[in-house]
Amino acid sequence: MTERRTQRARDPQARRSALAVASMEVIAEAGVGRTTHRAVAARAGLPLGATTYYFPTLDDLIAAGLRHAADQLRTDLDEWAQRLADAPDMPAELTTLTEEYLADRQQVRIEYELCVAAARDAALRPIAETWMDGLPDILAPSVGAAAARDICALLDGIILRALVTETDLDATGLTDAIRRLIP
Amino acid sequence: MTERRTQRARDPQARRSALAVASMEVIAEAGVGRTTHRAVAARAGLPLGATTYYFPTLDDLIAAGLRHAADQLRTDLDEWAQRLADAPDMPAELTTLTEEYLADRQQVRIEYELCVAAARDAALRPIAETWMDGLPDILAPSVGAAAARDICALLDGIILRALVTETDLDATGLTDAIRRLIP
DNA sequence: CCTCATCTTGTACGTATGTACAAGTACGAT
DNA sequence: ATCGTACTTGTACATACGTACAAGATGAGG
Repeated sequence: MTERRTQRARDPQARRSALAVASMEVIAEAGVGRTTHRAVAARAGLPLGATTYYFPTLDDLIAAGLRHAADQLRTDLDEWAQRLADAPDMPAELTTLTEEYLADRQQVRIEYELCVAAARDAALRPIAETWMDGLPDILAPSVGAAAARDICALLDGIILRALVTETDLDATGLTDAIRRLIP
Repeated sequence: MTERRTQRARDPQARRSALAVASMEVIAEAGVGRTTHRAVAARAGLPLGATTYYFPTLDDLIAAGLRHAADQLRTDLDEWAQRLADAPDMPAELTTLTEEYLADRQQVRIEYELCVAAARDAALRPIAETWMDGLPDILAPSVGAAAARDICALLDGIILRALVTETDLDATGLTDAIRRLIP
């Protein structure tokens, strides 16, 4: 009668990262403030206990999700660097990359979620800064540190607006603005 | 023994706005996702029941807080419009205004909280758009719609960075960047 | 084979939450 | 003065939460 279900195969490393991914997804959908152990566990298809085993506290679980998102973007940026270096018209290519980036709103949302969370919680600041410095570091060699910072700020603002209004961005206008910011 | 405490003086309108203010403050401190009836009631010095009487659901209470913040900024913008119109050097004045705006991080934080919340919840979008269109509407007559949009995006991005890194902004660099974006 | 550290899982507990509601109070209209 | 509506407040309840933990399962090393 009391049939014993067998445990699943062991793979701690896979579980850890499955939880990080699930945490990231829940944050993107519900926001940092409404992210819970149970939602993440359900999303990952794991029992509740698994979350507290790998991440002692909820803050750890959330930080893992945000870190995963930041790392993922960092990987994307390698492709950005490549394409920007190869492009004949850098501002136009940057606009195209931004358009492609905006296609996945879920992904974009979580980056801004990270910023707002970091603005409130200093512990998250290193993660957020890693993200924020990614693109400026790529642009700085070719346009200078100041212009790199300004261009990124412009993009961040444009993306934020697109996120809120759910509209597409004005590609030619953006390319033009980027061009103006280059010394 | 059973001494009856008298109710407080009635002033529904004052209560409504006290709750909206308290809601705004709690959102700024804890974030939209961690805002609760009880926290808002405590902050307003009112009993729990008052929150549900004036705002049937939690979403209503939060929306009221965000709307209050947006309205407050809208009022600030009237002063911006005045000072920008009077200033001999518009870009420099805009930089100064931004610096002053950044002095109250609490206030700034809630604006971005509003954006992120609006990106997730379409019901908040009108409130966020009211905020986002405020400054562009002021700048457009003098620099054109496109430049107004770009300058605001630049400012939004610069402010976001300052919020995350807790650093002051580079005033001369910002003024220069604004100047570049004007046709 | 046994052992034991590591991992898995279900359950438990105290607390906080959103919302409902009944009982009471104030106050303008009559 | 009374009446009725609008407002106030404390309490109640079902649910969801973070975290703790005991009991089992696994598999590498002896």
